[in-house]
Amino acid sequence: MGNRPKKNVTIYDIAKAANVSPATVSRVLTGNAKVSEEKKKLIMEQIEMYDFKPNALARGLSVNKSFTIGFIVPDIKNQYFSTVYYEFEKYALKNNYTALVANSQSNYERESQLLNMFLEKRVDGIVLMGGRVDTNSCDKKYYDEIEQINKIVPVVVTSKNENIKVPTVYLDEEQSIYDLISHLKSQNCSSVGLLCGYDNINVSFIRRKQFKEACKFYGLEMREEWIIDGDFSIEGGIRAMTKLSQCLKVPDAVCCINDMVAAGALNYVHANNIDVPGDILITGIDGSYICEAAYPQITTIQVDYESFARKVCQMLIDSINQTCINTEVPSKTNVIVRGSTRRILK
Amino acid sequence: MGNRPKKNVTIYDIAKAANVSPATVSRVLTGNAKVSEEKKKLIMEQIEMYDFKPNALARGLSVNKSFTIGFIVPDIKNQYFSTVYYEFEKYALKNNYTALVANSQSNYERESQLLNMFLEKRVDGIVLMGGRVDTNSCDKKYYDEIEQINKIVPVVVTSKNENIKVPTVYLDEEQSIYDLISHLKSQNCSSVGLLCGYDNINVSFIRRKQFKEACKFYGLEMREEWIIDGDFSIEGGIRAMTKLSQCLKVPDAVCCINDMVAAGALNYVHANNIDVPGDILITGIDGSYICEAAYPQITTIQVDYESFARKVCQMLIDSINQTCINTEVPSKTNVIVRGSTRRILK
DNA sequence: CACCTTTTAGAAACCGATTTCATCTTTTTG
DNA sequence: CAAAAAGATGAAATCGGTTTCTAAAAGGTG
Repeated sequence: MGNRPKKNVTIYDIAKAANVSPATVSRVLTGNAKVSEEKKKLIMEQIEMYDFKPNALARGLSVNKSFTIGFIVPDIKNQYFSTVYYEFEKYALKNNYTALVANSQSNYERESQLLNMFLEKRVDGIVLMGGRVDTNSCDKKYYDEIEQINKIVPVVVTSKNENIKVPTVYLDEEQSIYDLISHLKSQNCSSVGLLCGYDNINVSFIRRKQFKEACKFYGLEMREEWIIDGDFSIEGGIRAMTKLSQCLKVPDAVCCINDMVAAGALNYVHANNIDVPGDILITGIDGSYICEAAYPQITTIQVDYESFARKVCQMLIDSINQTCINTEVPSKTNVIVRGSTRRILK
Repeated sequence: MGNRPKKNVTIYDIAKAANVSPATVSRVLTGNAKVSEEKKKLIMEQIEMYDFKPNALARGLSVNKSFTIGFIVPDIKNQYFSTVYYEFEKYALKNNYTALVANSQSNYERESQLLNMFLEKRVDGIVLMGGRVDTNSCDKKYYDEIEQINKIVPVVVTSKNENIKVPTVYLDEEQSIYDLISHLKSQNCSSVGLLCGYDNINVSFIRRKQFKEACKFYGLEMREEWIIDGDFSIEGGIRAMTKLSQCLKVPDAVCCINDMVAAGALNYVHANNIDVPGDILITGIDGSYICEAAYPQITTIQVDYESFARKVCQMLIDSINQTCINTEVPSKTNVIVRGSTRRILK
């Protein structure tokens, strides 16, 4: 404790020890130029001997590249974001990138602060999930900031937002939502409520629209009063379900904006002795552990995290390497049917 | 797209524009030396004008400090780890640190690879959760590596492991485990099974020992055959519970090594029409969302994530600043009683 | 064997900050 | 009012890599 070596081994030390110039050591390190086998062997030996680790700060300064990506999520505790990051990191590491992860807590000022830190740290690219990206009602300056930053360093956002013109990878759940409604119909369901996030959150807005259309398409009733705003938490699900249950007529299925809300709805249902799936069907979106932990297990729209995250990473790397072609890539989902909507034995 | 400016604004540009030397600009940036108000104002204006962001790579190279922390977890999808990181990051940011997050997938070679990347990136400190830190049966070279790295850059690990002599912050659940068993007894429970992780995982080993002692203390039966190995997943919980149910006599309470396993146990129980808490009591550990999503909700040992993560961060920063005093700090937990063990109305 | 090409490797400049050292001014003090 | 102390600032070295430029050595060709 308290007596770590102050001096690191440098390329100069290795050069001296191997009796060559620093340039030659560098050539061995980068592999960017030919070095005779003889000297290469000598150098490698010394690198081994000294357990030399090239200083990435110096390298980064020199080549103007940090092999670091900034990754902003609203809240890494939310399994949706942690899973995307998990898969993203796998793919990024294969391409030699490490990621700085930061939680914006959906706070725009904090997001700005984090983006600035990332710029100072000279990240090679930035992934921005949630926060202002996911909102269509925040001050225009916040959208501008992202476009401005994208002019300096590649940015990829993960939500479709017409206000922000930067490369985007987004979840396309339309087909799944139709499939889900169709499935509910097959379970003798005739009316559907929606426990939704706020209207100004893009993902809520889009899903709400698609749910409405799907219900119309399959002829299921969906009243406006059954569409309840809320947040994305278990608590929010309980509150929303409480509100829904105060309607004169109650729908016989409830689609939730994510799995947490669905879990909250189930909480309410259990507390009030309502039978699922007997009295009411409940569905979530995301495909998180919660679905399997709940009882009955929750029917959900499963995100293909591996594929989604890979697309994000690939788009960012392409953008870094200036080989980016598409700027808006969808990622598909699929329905997983579980106990919360399984009424009819097949 | 494809035409980002190649040249960044540097301290030299600012110096030229403000008609001062780069040294003076630097003095303004760092605040390490007096600069006349007049020049300071001029410089600030130019910094504003150019939207100048100092290059952290250059600064890091110069002062030999990156203000970056490496954070290794086995799996950020696991809510225990993501919550610790979430709280850690809050605290780290206040101290101007950003964190590189990486998933080791509990793979030692990958862990080594990540540690090496961190060393190359000249992180100021490393937090190591899980993986080899949590295992007491892996090759000695893996423990040595951590001690070796701790000689180069401060490391904090989050699991008590006698094989590794580096600063440690760990969960001290002993009191909570006694409280939990006492609570079970109060619910007319007389025998306890344990769905545990493998014996070579420290956290399993310690908890198992403490559960045994607590049961002995309170006079609850705990047979060896009721202690079932497994992993830390829902699937693992189902498997373990299946195995437990094959015993001739079955305990009337089951304590699980974490909430996920408890959720798995509940899964089994539901599938087999066993009543919780009527026929059997089930408990978890961690205090994750899962507890509230499950039905009945799971009684658990709640980790105080904020306090735990703060201790980790503080210890690391102290270690970086050479002001580290303690090298082994416990963090308390407490029991939260929910439906899965509430038999008796109070 | 002389001439040209290719290969290999070192010297030195560069990336963009910080910091030491020296210089010049200004202020304090005896 | 001169000498000493304090304050502000610039020049230049430094951190540790990469890369360009150049020169020497090796190899190929007529």
